[in-house]
Amino acid sequence: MGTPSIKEVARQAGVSVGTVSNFLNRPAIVAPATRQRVQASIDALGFVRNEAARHLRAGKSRTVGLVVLDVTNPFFTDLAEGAEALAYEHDTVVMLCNSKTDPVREGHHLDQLEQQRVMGILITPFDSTDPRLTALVDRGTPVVLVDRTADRGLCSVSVDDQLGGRLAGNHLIEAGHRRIAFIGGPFTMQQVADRKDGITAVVAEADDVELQYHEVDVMGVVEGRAIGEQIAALPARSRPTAAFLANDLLALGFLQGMAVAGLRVPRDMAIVGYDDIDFARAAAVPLSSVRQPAELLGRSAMELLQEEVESAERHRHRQVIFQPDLIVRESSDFKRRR
Amino acid sequence: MGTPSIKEVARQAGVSVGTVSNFLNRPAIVAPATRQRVQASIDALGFVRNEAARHLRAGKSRTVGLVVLDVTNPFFTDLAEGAEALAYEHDTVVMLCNSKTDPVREGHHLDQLEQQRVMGILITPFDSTDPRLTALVDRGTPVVLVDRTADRGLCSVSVDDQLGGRLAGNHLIEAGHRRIAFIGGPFTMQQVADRKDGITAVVAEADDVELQYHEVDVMGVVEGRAIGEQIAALPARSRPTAAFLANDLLALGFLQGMAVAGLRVPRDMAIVGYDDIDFARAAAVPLSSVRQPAELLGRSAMELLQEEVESAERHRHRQVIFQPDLIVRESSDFKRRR
DNA sequence: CGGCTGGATTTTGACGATTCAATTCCCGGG
DNA sequence: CCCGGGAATTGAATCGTCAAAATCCAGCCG
Repeated sequence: MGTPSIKEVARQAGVSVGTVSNFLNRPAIVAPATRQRVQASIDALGFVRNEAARHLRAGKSRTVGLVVLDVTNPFFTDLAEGAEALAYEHDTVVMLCNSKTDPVREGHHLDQLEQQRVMGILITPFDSTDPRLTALVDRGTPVVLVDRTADRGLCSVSVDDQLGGRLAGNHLIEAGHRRIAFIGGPFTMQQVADRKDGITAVVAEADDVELQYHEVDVMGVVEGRAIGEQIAALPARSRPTAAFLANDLLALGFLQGMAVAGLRVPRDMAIVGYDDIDFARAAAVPLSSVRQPAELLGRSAMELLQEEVESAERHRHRQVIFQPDLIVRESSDFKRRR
Repeated sequence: MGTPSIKEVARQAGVSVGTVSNFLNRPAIVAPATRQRVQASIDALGFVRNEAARHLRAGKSRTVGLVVLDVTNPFFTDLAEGAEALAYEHDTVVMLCNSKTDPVREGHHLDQLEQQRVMGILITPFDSTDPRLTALVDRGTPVVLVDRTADRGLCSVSVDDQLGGRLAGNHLIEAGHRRIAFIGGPFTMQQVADRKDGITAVVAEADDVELQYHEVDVMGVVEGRAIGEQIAALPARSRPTAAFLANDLLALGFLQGMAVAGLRVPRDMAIVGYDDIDFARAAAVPLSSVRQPAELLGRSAMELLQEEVESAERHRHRQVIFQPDLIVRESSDFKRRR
């Protein structure tokens, strides 16, 4: 009835279960004739290995949990792509979980993953100081923070977000902008805060530049558009001439808001986004953006995890930090006269 | 060292493993005093249930696989949302897999899910006639097709795509368009083919209307923009005045292409998309779109699966079909004089 | 011809949670 | 004082796979 087990395969083939197990795991030590019989029996019965039993027996799982803040954001799917590629090479499976920037959902996913005794968890946490995370690690599930720098005893893979903010800020200041908006949120998220700090720092170093902050709850297209329309409605005298947005979805929405309000980009409003997702290049006005190596991030995170799992005891936690690049496109390519 | 098992909890609490198991599964039959001791022991040791062992013993899993064509498409994440919501009520977990419209990846995911003996699989298949799928079912894994109508012995949840095509077609014809483009692909995908057939049928019924077909490999923003620019470059005499695109990502890209080429929407080009994702409403020119009840689709699919799993033998496969709605917004709101 | 070697195969417990039949315990009725 | 009976608890068997240890056997050498 149910899927046949190794036992039935053995009976069919007239061998013991041990031989079938050997066939599956160490085919070299099984005599060719036997090998054939076992293979035939497997085919005939449609045998499929039971991962749960393997897992129980082996004491370790072959799946890795990946918890991201927003699956609809291409940045995260690119990241997942990279993680999955490496996982594939190590014959492991990635379980993709979407926390939707909600700590409750995140917690639920972590619980489930722990019950499944996943081999490890890669996560872009809502709050990296969450005691849950360390508790998880204490109980034996390796965790690697992604897109977030770990302070204490954890591995992490991240991008220098402060630098990203500085790059964007410098670029806009050099282009002559004197009133700039920073848009993102929630500001409690470390990534966002760092980008904000970065641009804040360079603005402080420059003379006579004003920086406005606008906080949003969720960084999506819809929110970007709303805040765009809101800013466009300001009188030209007080309206910023440039905006730096903490991710590209937000920036794309913002761009749409400008179009609706009839403001020209980049002449009336320069825009710089973050992540450099594919859509950014394809936007109505190609979007300048701070590029993060999303796929590489995912790949490296998985690498650290594999390393941690394999070397076990003598593993030392590492914090890998990549450098972002500013990609200048049409949306900010306009020299403003002072 | 490793996570403690039920056995250690039992020893700590001075009871047998049976009692701990009872505590976990039927707390009512455990004496209050014992209950407290067990709880204390669990807390002290940080015990976490081992899902693999439960699964092995119970013979059935508590996770469901959901394989979609494109996780970055909000239509599919909304769908996943619906499926997950119902799964949550049934205390099951959803494993989200992205096939990226690639049969090889799809196959790999199916293999993994089968090895995990998932309780069932919800899938938007690349090709619904794939013998893999029926083989899976024969070997005992229930499968529900999503966004695709099953012909043979399978449950499915879908939307009447022909009707969707007709709605879009009628709307454009009534608005006075006489040269219309249908854009989507690959045409071998049933959903796309049905939408195409729908609009083809109403065009055939109307007098004097020309329908052009444009096929794309992948339905994403980038592709939409490319084909938009290509069509915009046609001489006005032969250029279509309206386009119906087989999904909203394509339509959003197409819209961008129009903006780049300087064509006005809807005056020079009316656009109707498909899926009615959130971005559609928020686009620079709010997008008309054929709405599919994505979340409901996911929810219903999960419902059918749960039903199939529970009733087992006496289950009859069902094909649920929803009706799409045309949502008219600015992108097609323009009466063309004959 | 006996002992030995090494390759091929089988046997035998685990792994952790669950279930169910069996056992213990305790109280009240006869 | 004994026994029935219900509540609480126990212990063993089980799920499918794997690896270590044990067994088997053919062939070879002395």
